[in-house]
Amino acid sequence: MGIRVISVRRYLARHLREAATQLLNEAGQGWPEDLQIVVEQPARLEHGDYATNLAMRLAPVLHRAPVQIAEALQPFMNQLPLVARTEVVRPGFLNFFLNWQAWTDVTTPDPIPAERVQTKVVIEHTSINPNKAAHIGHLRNSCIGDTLGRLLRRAGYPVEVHNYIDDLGNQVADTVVGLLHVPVHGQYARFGDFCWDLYAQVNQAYKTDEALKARRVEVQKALEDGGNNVSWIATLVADRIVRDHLEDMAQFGIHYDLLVHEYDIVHMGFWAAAFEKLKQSPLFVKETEGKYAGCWVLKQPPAAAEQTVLSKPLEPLEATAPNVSAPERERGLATADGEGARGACKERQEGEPDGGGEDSEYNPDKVLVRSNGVLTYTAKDIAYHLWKFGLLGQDFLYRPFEDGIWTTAEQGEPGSFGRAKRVLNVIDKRQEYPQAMVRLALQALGFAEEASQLHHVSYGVVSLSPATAARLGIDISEGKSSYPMSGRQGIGIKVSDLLAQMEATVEAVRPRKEGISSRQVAAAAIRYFLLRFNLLTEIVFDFDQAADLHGNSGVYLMYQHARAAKILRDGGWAAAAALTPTALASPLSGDGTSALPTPQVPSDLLPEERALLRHLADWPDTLEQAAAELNVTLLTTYAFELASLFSTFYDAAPVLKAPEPLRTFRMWVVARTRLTLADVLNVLGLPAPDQM
RNA sequence: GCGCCCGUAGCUCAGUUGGAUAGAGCGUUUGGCUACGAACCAAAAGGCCGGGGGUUCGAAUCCCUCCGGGCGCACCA
Repeated sequence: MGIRVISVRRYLARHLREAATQLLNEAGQGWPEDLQIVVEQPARLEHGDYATNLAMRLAPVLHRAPVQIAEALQPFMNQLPLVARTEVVRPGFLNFFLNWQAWTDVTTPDPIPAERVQTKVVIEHTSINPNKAAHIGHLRNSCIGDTLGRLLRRAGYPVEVHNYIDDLGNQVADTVVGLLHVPVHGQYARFGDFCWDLYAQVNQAYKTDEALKARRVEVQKALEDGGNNVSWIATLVADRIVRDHLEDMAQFGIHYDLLVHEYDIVHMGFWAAAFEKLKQSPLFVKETEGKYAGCWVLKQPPAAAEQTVLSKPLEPLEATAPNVSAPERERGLATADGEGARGACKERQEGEPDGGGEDSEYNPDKVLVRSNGVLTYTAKDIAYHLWKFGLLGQDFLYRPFEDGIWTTAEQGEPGSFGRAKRVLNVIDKRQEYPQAMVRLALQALGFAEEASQLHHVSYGVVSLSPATAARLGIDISEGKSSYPMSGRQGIGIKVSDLLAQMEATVEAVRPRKEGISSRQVAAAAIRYFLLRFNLLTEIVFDFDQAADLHGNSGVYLMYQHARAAKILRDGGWAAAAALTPTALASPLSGDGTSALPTPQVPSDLLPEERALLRHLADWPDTLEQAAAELNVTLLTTYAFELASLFSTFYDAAPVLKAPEPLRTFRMWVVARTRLTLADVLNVLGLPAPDQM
């Protein structure tokens, strides 16, 4: 019935393995350790729908020419129903041309691996300090996190999304200080906008007002203690601002399952429990001398322990690489007579003379409890992560917050949050070190498996282009290529402002006013823009660039979807236009399928038709790869390519006016494209409008 | 100083488990709507993939080195 999807790459790889195994056996050889089968779509259409370099990889093992090996593989592959023919090309490529009729007839979908369904993934993202309005840097975090959540859910994992509310942090304290002591006048649409200015002014005032700085310390202490006027003000501020943040994010289709409040981590005794556990570890000690005298500190492990963790087998996810590692320390010692880090040099002079292997002039150890007894952020984060993995032996209480979101609470009901098998933390790359320390704490406690399942999803910050910075009134006479945003200086583009500006832009340029609103279009354009870049790429945000709604943009993707939907409606395939992507997603959901007539694939496909079919066929593999690598760019690239190929197809191949059976075939292609595009848009968190 | 990330078209970026002639968008030039939705398509111009070595059948991709950027090296988060 032709609506089911299978992974063609995996299908071909499986059969290639069988064929290659046979060749190896005939030569009296086993499967080489490091040999992986790679099946990919060649860049050029002439090179086939899929191709493999397997013959070239086998050549040194079999001691035969690659072309010969490829030719030996051919008979095996030619028998496959999905393969129309194969070709062997010069260096030793084996190219596959698919039998598209067979592909459209596929009815056996790949099942979701059972083990996956039991792998609960907790994703933490957003986690904005609740003391002022959100800016576009925060929005990038949320878009990435939300997309990863959608991606993993689509791939079959149970996903729970957390937003960590740092309601005891210094930034909240600063906003409270401002509320109490720094007058700000003006009209503001929202509390967060008011606090945006307030926070900047407080930080300005700190520079000259010693009394205010002293007050800051008092407020911080009051928050830590809780149960007083100041701490209640902080609670109210955080709560109000969180609502602003959630309102902002909701406009971009971003949602959460649970808000975790730092206040609750502290006040429900999570740290006390974590502290007891940590004390069992020799890496967690109270320093009696040196720079950290009086502090409880998490020490760097000996090199050996780290090795075992680093050599964890096939983890496709992000490399585990704490930037302060044992090899680095050794290198540091080797050049120890050099300058070294400032404070650390002094430290070393009075360091332990025995060189017990643990002393390090860099002192990469992490303070968890300050000498004054106050916890660091990382300490609370460690407790939180023990809880995330269900390792703490304690749980929060919960109550509904709003719109289906729950929050931790001192008084509430028990819940079933947490207990994750895998944890993803979407946090910008400047925080690699503390993230590595959280993982180290898990290792130190003997939770090696959990440590390996804790992933810091690291991404680059968003800064402002000179033009955009200038528009905000920032002095750009320095001539830098980008200007960082700064909450303390009140420099940045607020999410709500950006959305409003973009909405005005859309309203001004859109040719029709049907279907989704300009605001939705604007939000989608922004979201796509923030997702297009590699995670590690630092985005230099330029308003004019982001506001370009042509070409590779979210608008283009939605437009192609609307265009496909229109053709289906006009062509009498309304049922196909109404199918939801779950028809592709779930092998069990059954049926949408009867809504699509069986196509008769022409023997003389147009290049534009074949290019489109080829790309459609690759969606299941792209999805799997994106999920395995947590690679969002793969999705945006796929989506744009799909939309682009469809547009080319549309231009080259008339659908409604085509004679039968060609018309039915092309309608089927349109239906399938629309469905796949809707699926991708859904994973990307963008609307899939029927008209716009 | 130590470490991590990055350097690809005029601009902004894809492509990096080594593969076939290095791609896209924007910008520039040219052409295409009495319409299956032009928020589109087609074509042209534009590249020693930062420089230099190395590894091999084959390098933007891996290794070494230099140059140039960003970030991190707190009893902040």
